[in-house]
Amino acid sequence: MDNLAIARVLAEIGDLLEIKGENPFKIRAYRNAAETASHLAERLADLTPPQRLAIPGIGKDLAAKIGTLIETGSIAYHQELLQEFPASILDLLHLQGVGPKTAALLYRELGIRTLDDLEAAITQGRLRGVKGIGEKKAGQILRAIGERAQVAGRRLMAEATETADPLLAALRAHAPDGDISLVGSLRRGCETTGDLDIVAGGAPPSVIDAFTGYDQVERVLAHGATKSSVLLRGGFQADLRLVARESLGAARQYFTGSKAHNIALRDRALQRGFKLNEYGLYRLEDDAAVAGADEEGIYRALGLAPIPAELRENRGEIEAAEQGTLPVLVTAADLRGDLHMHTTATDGRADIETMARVARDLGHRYIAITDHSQALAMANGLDERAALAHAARIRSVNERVEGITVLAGIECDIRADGTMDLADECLAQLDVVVASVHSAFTQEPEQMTERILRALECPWVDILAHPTGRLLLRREGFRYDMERVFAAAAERGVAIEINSQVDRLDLRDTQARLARDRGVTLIIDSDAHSPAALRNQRWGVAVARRAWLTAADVLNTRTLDELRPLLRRHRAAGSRR
DNA sequence: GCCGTTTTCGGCCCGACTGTTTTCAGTCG
Repeated sequence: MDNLAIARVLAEIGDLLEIKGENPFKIRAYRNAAETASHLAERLADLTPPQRLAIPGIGKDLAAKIGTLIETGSIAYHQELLQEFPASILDLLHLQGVGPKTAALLYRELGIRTLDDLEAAITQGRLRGVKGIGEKKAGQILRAIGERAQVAGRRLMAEATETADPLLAALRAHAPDGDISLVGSLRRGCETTGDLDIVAGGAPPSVIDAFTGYDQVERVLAHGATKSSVLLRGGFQADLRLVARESLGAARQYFTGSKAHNIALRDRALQRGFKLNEYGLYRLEDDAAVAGADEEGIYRALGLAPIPAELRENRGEIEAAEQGTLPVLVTAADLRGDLHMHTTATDGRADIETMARVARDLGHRYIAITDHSQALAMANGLDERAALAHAARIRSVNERVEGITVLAGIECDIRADGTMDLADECLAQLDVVVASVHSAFTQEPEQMTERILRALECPWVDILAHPTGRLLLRREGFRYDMERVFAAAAERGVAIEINSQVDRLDLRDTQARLARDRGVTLIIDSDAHSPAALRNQRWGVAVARRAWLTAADVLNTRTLDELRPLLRRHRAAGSRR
C-alpha cells in the first residue's frame, strides 16, 4: 500500500468525523496525518513502527492505525464510520456551499446519499422546510452540482501563472499606487494549485469592483468590502483580499500559507504572548500592534529569520529559522546551463542552432542537445550511427554561435531490462548522457529498482532524467526503491534531474530533498522541445527551492569548467566525487 | 488525536461573507 492510498483513507476518516460532528482537533489530526503521508518522500510501508511514530503529527494511535492499514488493507475505525455514513455522501462535501453540517442534515433528514439524490430532491422541492436551507441556498447547491465537473480540479503551476499574470496586470492598472501581489500556493511554488489568491494593500476600495468586473470573470461567488471571490472562465477560482498598507505583510503572510505553517506560526505567537492574524501581530496584554506592514517584521518579532515562501509547509522551516540554519535557496539566476533538450532531429520543434541562440540569449553559458535514442521510434529516436552524426553537427554549431558552448549529448532510453538503448562505444563518444525510462512503466517495484540500478552502472550515464515518469494530474510515477537508487547515484556521481516540463516537475519537492539528503547532486533541466520551453526552468527552480536546495546542490549552477570534471567520462576510473 | 524548557491534562488559529436569520450558523480559506 502506497502513501497516497494511506493518505486517502486518513482523509476520508477526517471527512467522516466532520460529518459526524466530532471534535475538530481530532479531525485536524487525521487530515494533518493525511497531508503528511501524501508528501512523505519515504514509503510509510517501508518504515519501521518507531520511524512512523517519529513523524510529526503521527502519535501512538495513528501510528498503530497506519500499521494495521498497511498490514491488513483496512482500518476497523474507518469501516465503522462507513457503517454510519455511506462513502458517497462525501461527494456532497466537494460542492461549493455544502459543508459537513449540510451534508449530515441532508442525509439524516432526507436520506440523501448521492449527488443524484440531491439534485432530484432539489428539483422536486423536497428541500423546502429543511431548517437552514432556503430558496437561495437550494439554487446555489443546484448550480454547484451542475458546475462541479468544470470547477473541480487543480491547475498546473504554469497554467495558473498564465491565468494570474493578466489579472494582476489589470488590477495594478486600476490601482497603480496599490501593492498587489500573488499569494497562496502559487507563491509557494506548489506544482499544482486549486485557486488564485491575491492580496491588495493600500489600494482603493474600487479595486474590488475592478476584480469582480474583470473581463474573464464568469461569475461572482462573493463580493464584500474587503474580500471577494470569483469564478474565472474555464472554472478557476480567484480570491482577492484588500487590506490597509500597515497590514500588508500580515495579509501576505497569512494568505500565502500553508495552513500547516500558519497554524504552527500562530501557535508560536501565542506561546510568546502575541496574537497573529491577517492584520498584524499584536501583543495579547494590550492589543498593541508589534508588526504587520511587512512579512519580515512578523518573522523577526517571533524570533525567526524570514522564511522564503517555498519553505512554508511546516516541514522544519520554523526550527531552521529559529536556529539560523535556513538554506540560501537556489535561484533561476544561479543556473548557468541546461543539459536536457531536443531538436528537430527527434521530436523537438527547432534546430540545434536556434536552440543554442535562444539559450544563450536567456543567459546560459552552455547547453547539451540530448535527442532521443532509437527505442523511441515514434519520436524518430536515433541509432548509434545517427547519434554520432548528430553529435558532429551539434559540435559544429559551436563554430557559428558565439557566447555559448553546445555539448553533444543523448537522452538514452533505459530498456526494460536495465541495459542502455545505445552501445557503450557510442555513448563513450558523446559529451553528456541523460538516461530515462520511457517504457514498461508498470514493472513491479523490485524489477524497476534493478532496472534503474543497472542503468546507473553504465559508466557513461551522467544524469537520470524525469526519475519517476509521472505526469501531473494524469499519471502517477512508476515505483521503485528510491533509497537504493539515491544511494547508487550518490556513490557513482550520477546527477538526478528535476525536470522542468510544466506537467512533469519530476522529481517532486520532497523526493528531491531526500535525494539531496542522501548525497545526490540534482540538476534542473528544461527538457525543452521548443525554444520557448527553455524558459521552463523557472518551474524546476520552484521545485528545487521547495526541496531546500542551495546552488551548491545543483549541478548546472556550475561553470562549464567546473562541470566537465564532474561528468563521469572525465573522472579517473574508480574515483568518486 | 497530538503534544509538552512554564503543561502527561488541557489546550489546540482566526476572520470574512452569505443566507437564513432577529443574533447566528455554516462555509470557506
